[in-house]
Amino acid sequence: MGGMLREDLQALCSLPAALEAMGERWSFLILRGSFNGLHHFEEFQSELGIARNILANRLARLVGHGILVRAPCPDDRRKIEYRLTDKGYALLPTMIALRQWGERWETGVPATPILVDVRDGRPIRPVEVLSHDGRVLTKGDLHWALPEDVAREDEPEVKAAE
Amino acid sequence: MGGMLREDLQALCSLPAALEAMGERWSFLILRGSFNGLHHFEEFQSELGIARNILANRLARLVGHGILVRAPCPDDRRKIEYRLTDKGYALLPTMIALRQWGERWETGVPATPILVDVRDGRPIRPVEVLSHDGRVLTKGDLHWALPEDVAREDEPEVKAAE
DNA sequence: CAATTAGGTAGTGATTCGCAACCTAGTTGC
DNA sequence: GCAACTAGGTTGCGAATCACTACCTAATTG
Repeated sequence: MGGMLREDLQALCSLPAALEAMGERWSFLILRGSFNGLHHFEEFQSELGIARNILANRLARLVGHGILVRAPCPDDRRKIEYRLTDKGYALLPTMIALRQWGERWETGVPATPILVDVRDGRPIRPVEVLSHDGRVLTKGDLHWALPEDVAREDEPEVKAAE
Repeated sequence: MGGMLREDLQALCSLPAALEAMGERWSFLILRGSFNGLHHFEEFQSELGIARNILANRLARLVGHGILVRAPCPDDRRKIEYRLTDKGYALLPTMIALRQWGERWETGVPATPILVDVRDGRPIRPVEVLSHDGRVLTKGDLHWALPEDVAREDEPEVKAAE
């Protein structure tokens, strides 16, 4: 692979855009809190031990990016509920992948509460990069291609995941 | 789900450990550079436009965490090569997942150089959380369990991905 | 109507960031 | 073999961000 695509890679990769939304220090931990059922300012604050102004700033930023929605509780109008949007839920694979990486390479052991499939109680699979037909792809199996060079799905094989 | 596991979740989740290694501002972009074939200080610097002292700090930190290795080039001993370790390569699913999320929810359109399987030239599948037998799991399908409650793999079903 | 609670804002010092300049070892030109 | 150049940093400085504490306001409870 030559350096021909270098600038296109730089310009058009969506990783910087993703990092603009999620790249700040507490963002992923707040997201984890949301996935774990935290909804209120004080819950996040006491759970994460984050400074209040930073928490307020992060929550506002996550709301601004459409990852959380901010809604006053109808029963107690002092309370504000922060809930994940679809866009926020869509970060689940990223978060699980990062968590699994930390398990494998940083803490070294599987974390004690194990994330399992609720349907059969068995641990989830490691998050991996898969080809269209489900083969596991590693770094050498990947390639950058321009749209016109991409093989179209002429044969109706397995199309994405349903 | 009660708040019973709350503290265990907090204490034992490996996400904070992962973020300690990768949570800083430029870390993911440096990683992307490494995956895209950058190896030298000046390459990263001119490609990412990062400040030199910050780049030096990030590279040293990534090396310290075992994500990159630092090795002097044998042919030109001014040059230092930064290469991904296995631990660094293992971040591929996380990075792809984050990039795909950015494509779907931030930039809105698929990035122009498309990441494809080199074997058949077809785009890769979206990174997803899968059950042990390959079903796609969303947020409601997941559950925290203690090790003793986790279903063992007594029946030899599909075990991980081959 | 006083006390409490939820969700913030304001002020202050310590870190970190980005930018530019400088430095050092190794390499190349001649 | 000495000047010029290059790779990979380090240093200093101002700006932005961080964590910590105190304070504030609206709603709720006693």
